[in-house]
Parts: sequence; C-alpha cells; structure tokens
Amino acid sequence: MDAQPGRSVTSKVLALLDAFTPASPALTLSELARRAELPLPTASRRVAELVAWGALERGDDGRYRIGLRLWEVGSLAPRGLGLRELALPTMEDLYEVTHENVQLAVRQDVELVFIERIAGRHAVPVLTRVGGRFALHATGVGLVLLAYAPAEVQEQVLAAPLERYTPLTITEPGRLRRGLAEVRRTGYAVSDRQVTMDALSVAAPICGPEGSVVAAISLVVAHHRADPVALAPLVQAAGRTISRSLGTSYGPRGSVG
Amino acid sequence: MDAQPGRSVTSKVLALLDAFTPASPALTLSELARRAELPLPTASRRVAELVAWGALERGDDGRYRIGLRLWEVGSLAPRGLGLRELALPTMEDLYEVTHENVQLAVRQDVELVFIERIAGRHAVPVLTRVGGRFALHATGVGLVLLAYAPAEVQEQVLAAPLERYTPLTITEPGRLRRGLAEVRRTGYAVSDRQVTMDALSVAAPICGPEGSVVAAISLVVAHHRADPVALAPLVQAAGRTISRSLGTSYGPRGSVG
DNA sequence: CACGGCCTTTCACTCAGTGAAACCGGAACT
DNA sequence: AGTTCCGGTTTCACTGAGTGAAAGGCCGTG
Repeated sequence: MDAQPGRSVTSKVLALLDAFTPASPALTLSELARRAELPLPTASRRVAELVAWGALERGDDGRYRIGLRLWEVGSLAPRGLGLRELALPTMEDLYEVTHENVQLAVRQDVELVFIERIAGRHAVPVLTRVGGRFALHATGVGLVLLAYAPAEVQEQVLAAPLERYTPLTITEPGRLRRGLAEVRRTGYAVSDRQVTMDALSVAAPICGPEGSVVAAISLVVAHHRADPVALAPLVQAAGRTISRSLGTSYGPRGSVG
Repeated sequence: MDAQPGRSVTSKVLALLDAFTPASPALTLSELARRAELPLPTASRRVAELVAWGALERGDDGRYRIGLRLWEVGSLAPRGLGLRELALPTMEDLYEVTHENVQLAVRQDVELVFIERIAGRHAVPVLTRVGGRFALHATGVGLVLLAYAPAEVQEQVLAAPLERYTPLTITEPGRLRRGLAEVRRTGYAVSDRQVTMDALSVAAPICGPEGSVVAAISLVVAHHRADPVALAPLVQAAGRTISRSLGTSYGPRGSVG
C-alpha cells in the first residue's frame, strides 16, 4: 500500500477495466498494471479472477481483452439495450429513406454516449463509435441533449472551457446558450461543421413516458449536400416515433426557459 | 465469513453483477444481496462502489440497474463491437433485400451469444435478445457455430441432454451429428421449427483471417413462407462479405471430419 | 548460457473487509 | 402519536483476504 493507502479492492478491479480504451483494447498484464497503478502481482491476481469470470479474455498473443461476458452484462443496461432495441427499426427506416448516417445517443453526466449508429456505406465517414463518449456542445445529438438537460448540467458545461474541433466550433458560452434556446424553440438542433469540416448533423429529441428527453437521434450528412431545413422534419418524425414506442405522448418539456 | 469462507471480494462484486438477468434487470439491494448470497451490509458497501464508478445505477424507484458505464466498457469486447461494427452494413443489405430478421451470433463455450439483430417490422417476432445466450443445437446460427467448433466442444454438447423446444427439435445425438456433417458439407445450416413452431432459420458461417469460423449470420423467416434453398445463397453471400471485411480468403476449415 | 522481458508464486505482515447489532426513516397499521 | 414493519446504512471490534518485496519459472534472443 504505497500509491493510495486504503484503496479498495473493488476500485482496483474497476481500475483494471478502465485501463481498456477504444485506442488500446488489448493490453499485456504489465500495461494493465501500469494503467491501473497497481503492483504487478496484485494486477496478476485480480486479472486472473476477472478472466475466470469472463470479464476479460486472454488472447493467443497473451494480451488481455474485454470479454464477451462483460458485454453481455452491459447489454442489460436499460438505457443501452432497451432504447437501442426500440429505436433500431425506426433508425433503419430513416436510413432507408436517406441512406445517410443515423445516430442515437444519450447523455451521461456532462457528456454523451453513442448507443447505436447506422453507418451508411456511401455516407460521410463519421469518427464516432458506438459505446464512445463525446462532448455535448458540438454534435447535433449533443446540442439536443444539452438543451433539454437539467439546468445544473447546462451551467456546468457552459462554465467549463468548450473544446474546439474545427474553426467553426462554437466555443463562446453566450453563443452556445442562445443556440440551446433556439433548439428548444424549434425542437431540433443543427450542428454545421462543428466537429469536422465536411459533416453536418441534424438532431431531434426522444422523450420518455414522463416527457423528459432521454435520448437524441440524428442524421449526419456531407456538409456540401446538406439541407438542414428539409432533413429536420424527417429526424423529428423519427424521434417522435421512437418516443411513442417508449410510451409517451410527445412533447419535450424543457428545463430552462 | 460464514457462507463460503475465503470468498474473494472480487468474486462478490462479480456475483452482484451476475444477479442481473434479462428477466430481472432492476433489483433492490435486498434482492441483490440474496442473489449474490451476501450479507446486506456487505452488499450495500460493494454496491455503493459500483454505483460510484457507474457499473450500476440507482433508479428513482430505489432499485439498482446495470449502468451505462458497464455497457461502454463491454462495448470494447472485440468479438462484440468489432464484429458487430463490421457486419452491420452487410446485415442491413440483407435486411433491405429480404425484410426478414437478420441475426449475428458467436459461440461462447457451449452456448451462443447474439451479437446483433435486425428485427424486421413485419417479420416473425423472435424471442431472442441481443446479448442473450442460447443453446447451440437448435438455432441456425447455433448449428453453424457447432459444426465448425473444436471437437471437444461438439462432444461436450452431444454428450449432454439436448433440450427440446418444439416437438421437432432434434434431441438425439446421432441425428444432430449427421446434421452437423451436412452443415459442413453444404456450408449452411437450416433450422426448421426447432425453436418455435412458426419460425425457420438459415445460417452461414463467418470466418476470421486464419480461416476459423468466428461467427454466424442467419435469416429467420416464417416457416410457412420459407424456401431455405433459395435463401441459403443470400445468407452465404452475406457471410462471405463479412468474412472478407475481416480480412480473410473465404473457406471455413472444419475441425471434425 | 547469460540476459531481459514478462508473468506467477511464496511468505510474513497488516489493514481492508467483515458481519452482528444498532441505527435511521418512511410507510402502513392501530 | 404510537407501534411495528421494511429496506437500507452505519458502528465497531475482529480477522483473514489482500498485499508487495523477493524469489522463481519461462520463454525468446544475443
């Protein structure tokens, strides 16, 4: 016990899981130990238990990877699978009509998590990943999720520095605040070259049974052939359809006037 | 320490996660403690840590659910997300052509796990679930995965009693063995009313770079309007397409003659 | 055959984890 | 307003699960 005296076993186990990222999905024991800030023997023992359970798998190369078992359990997350399952048919419809990228995301604290994505073969390549996180202030889905988020979340995002992804990214809190008001007024969000210079996205809210916004759906299209105003009704209709299948009478209730 | 003396903390934590099932995705602390066979105070403490990390979430109703964070980490499972991501476009193509259920599954020990599913709006309702497990001896994907599984896995399945789902389910080891040989010969599997009396599925293998079968794809259609022989080439083509995108020269190498 | 990288096991120590019991607070009776 | 039940949390003294330094495999490789 040197690094953090009194570190719980549970936190160590979770730190081991945290060591895996999209950029490094396969790690040797040494790498794992270093990332989790654990002595090697400790890592060895905990990892052995995780492998026995199926949370991790050891490949032929000796490296450890996240195991299917963990994915299985994770699939029980109601906001993950439940929503996904309900939304997928509608997302497919939207894809069949537009043949553009369709994305589904939920808010997790001050970030968003992509729940599902239909990547069109001929659509703009998007750099997002299902299961991946992203800031709320740039993407279409992010703007929708932020616009209908609790006031404290909005303030937290507006107070922190807004990361810039392109020369056009809105990084000024005042402009973002006005943008969010506009989203609530129109009921959809447009993110024009905010994340990459070739993409534009149009997003709409998805509401749960109590009327709160639980997710957002978006179309991501090439910026040059985009007509946000024409796309918005399509995305909004999809959002309404999914909301309805969640058992709600549609109508997002904003939290901030 | 009474129940199992010497039970590791890690195993307790994992037991808590195990308590969640598709049938009971939301549990009170007491239920959790009971299922994990832990005293309530212990469960309370471990659960608190899991919630802090995001593995679990506590709903408004006080019940605990699997959290998004766990789903996020689980999404890093290479056989989960990696395959899914690669296969989805092809699955969509197959869906657009047939408008039937398309399923993707991998083998996990002596069972299969559904990785992805496109549920057609007007297709037969299937009772399977993404992230769910199933026996290998009944479904189309199961037969494919079993036919190309290592010999010891096949023997293990053939040795155990084969569960019956319908009057037509093959439960006799000899017949199953012959069926598997037929799958290897033709390169696809047909499961006719083996799981439910109204559905039939046609499945084909997906091969990894080294030629081993890593997954299976299937179409599930209503039994009465099914023409397996006509569907097989479609499914096989989809399997080949996905195999190719996995970076392989197609050709499943069977393990058992 | 010595060296280094990588991982597992040994061993004596000790503090994180433990569970019985007490405590808390809300809901449901009386 | 008092009592009991129920679900959950906290206290407290005890103890064995977890620990890490060191030693021990087990490869490839120079």
